[in-house]
Amino acid sequence: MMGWRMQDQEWRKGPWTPAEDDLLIEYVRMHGEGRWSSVADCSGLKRSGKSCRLRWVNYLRPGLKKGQLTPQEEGIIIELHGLWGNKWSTIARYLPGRTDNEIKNYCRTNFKKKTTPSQNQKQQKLKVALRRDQYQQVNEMMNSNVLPYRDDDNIGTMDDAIAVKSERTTSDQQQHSQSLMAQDVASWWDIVSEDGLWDEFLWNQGNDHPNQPVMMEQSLSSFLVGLSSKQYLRNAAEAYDSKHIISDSLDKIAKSNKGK
DNA sequence: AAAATCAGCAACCGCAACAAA
DNA sequence: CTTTGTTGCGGTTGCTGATTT
Repeated sequence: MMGWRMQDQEWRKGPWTPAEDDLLIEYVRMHGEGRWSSVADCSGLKRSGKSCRLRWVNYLRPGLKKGQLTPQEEGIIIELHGLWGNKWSTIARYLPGRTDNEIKNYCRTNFKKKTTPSQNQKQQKLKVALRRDQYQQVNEMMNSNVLPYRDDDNIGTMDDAIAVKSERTTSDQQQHSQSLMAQDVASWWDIVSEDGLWDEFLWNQGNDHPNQPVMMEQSLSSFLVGLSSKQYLRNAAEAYDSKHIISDSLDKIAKSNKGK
């Protein structure tokens, strides 16, 4: 009997006003989190439940950190995105006070290759294709020397990954594979670190991109999870830092100084 | 100085999982 | 067991202010 009212309901959309925020805060104070679909009935807000939930979770919820991500937080995001791919909400659980949306936006603006449908991109794809063989070679060499990562391994954290790996590897093997790893990661790094491929690698880690050039095969990504360790990713994060974040910051500082 | 382009961010959408009826 | 409603997730859009041309 009440159903008809919802059908004609025109939900407000777009940015939230302070008044709307107050109404939502008041609603949560009275009724607690959840039951979002009844917000409109109780509070007079002309917002859909979805919209209300989003606003609360991403902006109004207490304990949210505002402002720029710290270098530590950035490091965690890089590590975990490398491990899990675009699992924003999972990553967000390791960053108290940060939202999945925030992390998603951060990664998108920092890692994702800009898609300019220009010759530039064609060239890029050609490069990737040309190097595929090199990847395969590195791949095969690694896989022949290293115990494979298993899909059913319950690897939740970096430490888990290290534990599983060392559990399965004798110290001889470990030494052997570590020296190999050093060589091959170095050559792999040479390939990837060239213009833009690193960004693309970070972004694609752990995701399915069936239509893209076969840059990151499942085997290589497994290799990274199973074989790589904290140290590797730390190096990667540092390299990333020095390559982008630090230089970006310096650029910004330089630009803001220029204006004075 | 104006127009075009870009970057950052908040919010929207569709989908899927789950729950309630 | 099917239908209907709710919530959460990830991809994407669109607005706004800054930067570039």
